[in-house]
Amino acid sequence: MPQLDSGGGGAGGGDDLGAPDELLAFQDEGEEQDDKSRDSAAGPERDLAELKSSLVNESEGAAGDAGVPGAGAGARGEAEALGREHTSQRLFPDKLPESLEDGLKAPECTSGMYKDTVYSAFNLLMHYPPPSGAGQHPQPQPPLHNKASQPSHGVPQLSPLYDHFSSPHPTPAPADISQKQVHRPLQTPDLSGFYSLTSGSMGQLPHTVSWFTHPPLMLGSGVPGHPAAIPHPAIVPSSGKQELQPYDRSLKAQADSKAEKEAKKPTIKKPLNAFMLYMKEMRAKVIAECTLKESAAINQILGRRWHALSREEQAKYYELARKERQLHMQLYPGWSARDNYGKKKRRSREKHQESNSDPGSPKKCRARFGLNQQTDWCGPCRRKKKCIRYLPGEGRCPSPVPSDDSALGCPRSPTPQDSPSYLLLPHLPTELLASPAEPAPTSPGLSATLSLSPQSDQQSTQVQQQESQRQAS
DNA sequence: TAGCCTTTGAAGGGT
DNA sequence: ACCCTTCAAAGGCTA
Repeated sequence: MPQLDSGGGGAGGGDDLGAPDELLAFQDEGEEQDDKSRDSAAGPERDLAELKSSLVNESEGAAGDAGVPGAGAGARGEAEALGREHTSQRLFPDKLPESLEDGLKAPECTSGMYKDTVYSAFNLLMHYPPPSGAGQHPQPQPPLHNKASQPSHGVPQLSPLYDHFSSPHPTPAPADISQKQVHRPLQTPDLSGFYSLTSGSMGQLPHTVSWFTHPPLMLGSGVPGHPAAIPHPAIVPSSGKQELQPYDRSLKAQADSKAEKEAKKPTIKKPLNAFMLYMKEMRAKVIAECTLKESAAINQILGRRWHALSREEQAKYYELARKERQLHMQLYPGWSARDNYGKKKRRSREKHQESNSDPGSPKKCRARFGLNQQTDWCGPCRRKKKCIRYLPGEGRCPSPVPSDDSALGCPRSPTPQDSPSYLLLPHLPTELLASPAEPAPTSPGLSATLSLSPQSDQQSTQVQQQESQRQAS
């Protein structure tokens, strides 16, 4: 994997370890269980630590070989590095191993993650044999699985495109996309073989899969009319809709004025973060379960369930999101999320001002309760960022909470009383908003029992009772 | 038809 | 270092 953010100054430094918040969450929760189950050597924390460690090693190992794009390491060197990684991490077995079938059949070990979701689709796609030549469209073959690439701890294996970047058969880099990018040192592997997939099957793939499997804009070797010249799903016309971007249209744009070029410049979307990936995967399930269609309501439910996920399950999405970010950085080295600023209309000025005067900001909360501005957490939610326990309109901050994590319920299982968002959507039934899982797990095993499936009425009642007790205390 | 709603996370600018 | 803002997806709703 080419190093994207090494000391060379690439954007997103430290990405291999996840975002600060991500780390923060893990550290926080790790502390919770450290006190309670420090003796338990085989807890989720350990798994997570191994996961993170493996991620670091994985990225660092690749970094050492690949170097920073445009910082000395040539494309060939990168390809070699990628090839080495490819060799070490992935092969193309000749037949479908049992593990794949097992993985597709065993829900308990996938929690639905690999089964009919992003990851399974990744697997299905990535295990197609690599194309034998540019523009060639091999016949679809049974998905292949590589046991060696399947981490023992259930960590999602490398994404298909991520793997493809490890392909020893790189093709010329994609044509310039953002138009402001001057060079593109990174070589992108030929993905044209994936176009053997039917449009129908592609259409069923989640966003991640589809944009992982879609080559970037003009990836088809820059050949006009190349069958693989399908735009990256992260690239959408400035209109906002994801449409095909014909190559000749791009050529024509070169002749246009700068202003017109700017207007027609496709929008490269942000890579999805872990929660977005989770939402994308689970939205349909929630809609089916709750017969809801309103996205705002669904997102509330998904937000609760996200917090109810075990760290292991969340880690899968974090890992997937990390891969997305890395891939995005490789595809669009000069892109910045800032590029899309202003393309969505800004919120109303009033809301902006209300936000600025929000007395629930961590700094203000800490000041109010005499907490240490540097080390103390803000309120029960223990977030260093925005204080989510602040109740709009009531002008009150949350009560300071002792360092004892047992007193914490937020945000894992917030209640209607402490959830501002709930106040905004009071019509949502509590059982839909309530996390399927329970308060901060007291043992590693408990967290492993967290499920995405809707809890029974009895479970829901128990959760509510527990939360009531917690509030009373 | 554009924007809002709602969620979490990432990123970058500002302090 | 921390805070704030914006955007990413989704689809119903509203002006």
